[in-house]
Amino acid sequence: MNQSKRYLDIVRDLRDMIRQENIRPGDRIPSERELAETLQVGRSTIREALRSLELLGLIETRRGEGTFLADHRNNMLVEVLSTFILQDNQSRKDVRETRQIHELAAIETICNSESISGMGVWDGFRMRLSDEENGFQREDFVRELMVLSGNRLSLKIWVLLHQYSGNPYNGIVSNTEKEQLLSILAAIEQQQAEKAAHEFKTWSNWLLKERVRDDS
Amino acid sequence: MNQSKRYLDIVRDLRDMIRQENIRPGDRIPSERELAETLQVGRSTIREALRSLELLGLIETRRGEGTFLADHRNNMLVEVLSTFILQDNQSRKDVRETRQIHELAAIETICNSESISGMGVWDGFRMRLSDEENGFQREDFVRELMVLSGNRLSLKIWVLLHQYSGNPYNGIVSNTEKEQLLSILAAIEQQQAEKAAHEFKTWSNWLLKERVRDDS
DNA sequence: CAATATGAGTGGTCAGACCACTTTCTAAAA
DNA sequence: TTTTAGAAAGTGGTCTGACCACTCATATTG
Repeated sequence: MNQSKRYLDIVRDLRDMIRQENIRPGDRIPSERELAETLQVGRSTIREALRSLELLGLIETRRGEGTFLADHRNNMLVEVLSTFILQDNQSRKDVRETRQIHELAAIETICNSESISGMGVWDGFRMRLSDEENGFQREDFVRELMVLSGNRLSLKIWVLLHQYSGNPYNGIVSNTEKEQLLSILAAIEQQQAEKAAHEFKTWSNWLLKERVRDDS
Repeated sequence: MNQSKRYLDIVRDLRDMIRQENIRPGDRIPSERELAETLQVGRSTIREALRSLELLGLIETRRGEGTFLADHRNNMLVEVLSTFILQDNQSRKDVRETRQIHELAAIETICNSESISGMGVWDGFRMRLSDEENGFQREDFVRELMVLSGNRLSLKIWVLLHQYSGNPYNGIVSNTEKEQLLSILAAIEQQQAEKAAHEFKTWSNWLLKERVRDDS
């Protein structure tokens, strides 16, 4: 009676099998034909279950080789999130705000962390900032902040939002902007979370206005 | 030539079709046989794409009726994800931290907004807080904060992360906790962003410890 | 020994056939 | 006429068997 959705049972069976057999990320799972045989269902049903799990990023299939447990842990979340976000292409404002939420959170984390400073990361930024040859890439700057925060999930969400908000970080860096960036760096380096956040917000909003002006 | 993965193209085609035809949540999408005909692929391929989208909670299929755009977030996705993978401690931590990022951002937005207060929202919370009959639902409290922030994307991400992190907000509310909640409410009401954020953080971390203690 | 050919195994796709179920229409019964 | 029972059509659910394209290990050949 309740039997509809057999492929969902397969999903569950697969999960149990993976647990019992202690299959680890990167390992190979039985072939489709083999699974169909042992689970006593048609191969197409097996495939429906596998394809679902693949879209979730839980497994990885390679033609001619087999099916494997995915080894990237967080990737699935991003896939899921992106699917949801794709439906909301109207609200650019939400995307921008949410992106900034993650950026500010990263900055706060960095400022409140003892071990992050040093390493000459900030000097590296300063060097690139004054490098007339290659120019300063705002995108790289912010991305490295996200990476430094250590939250991989937040980083991946940020990457997604960044893509959807249409590369807000290109263009040439003027001298006045360099001053802003330097003061952001200084605040972060001195672990002044509030000031860093405030400076970053100012810079970010200023950037936005610049872009709006460019668009018109 | 085809980089394989035809069903992924189907997923994309379906998305485009839904956009162009302006199919809204709850509406019916063409039948599998019809899609197979128009997209010039086998029905099984169509099904693999549909089953994936179903597991994501984006569509809903009813035998004998058809396939429909989902109008409510399916918990199947969460169930599958949470039981499948995500034993990783770092992943758990990232999910929890990222959820808190969104919660704190919502509180800040609310505090800095002029128009949100009033409306007796806060009195409503206080009433429920002292209602011995129905009890106070932490989850509802936080969710309403997310809603009040007005950022729908952030809300969506939060809902996902919240489900994903396994309902951190159940259990009984003690008297000491009620005091914490009241002071959070007061701070928000008085638009003291920093204090509200700080109190919320304290409460959130306290909750976490409680849960850890319960687990052991 | 090295390069090549072969074959087994795997995922990718398709077509056709049933089944179970729902809706709709039709024709018989009231 | 209205009501109702049943047939028909349409839909998702599943299975089977057949190819194809690809990978890899093995055997064959130079």
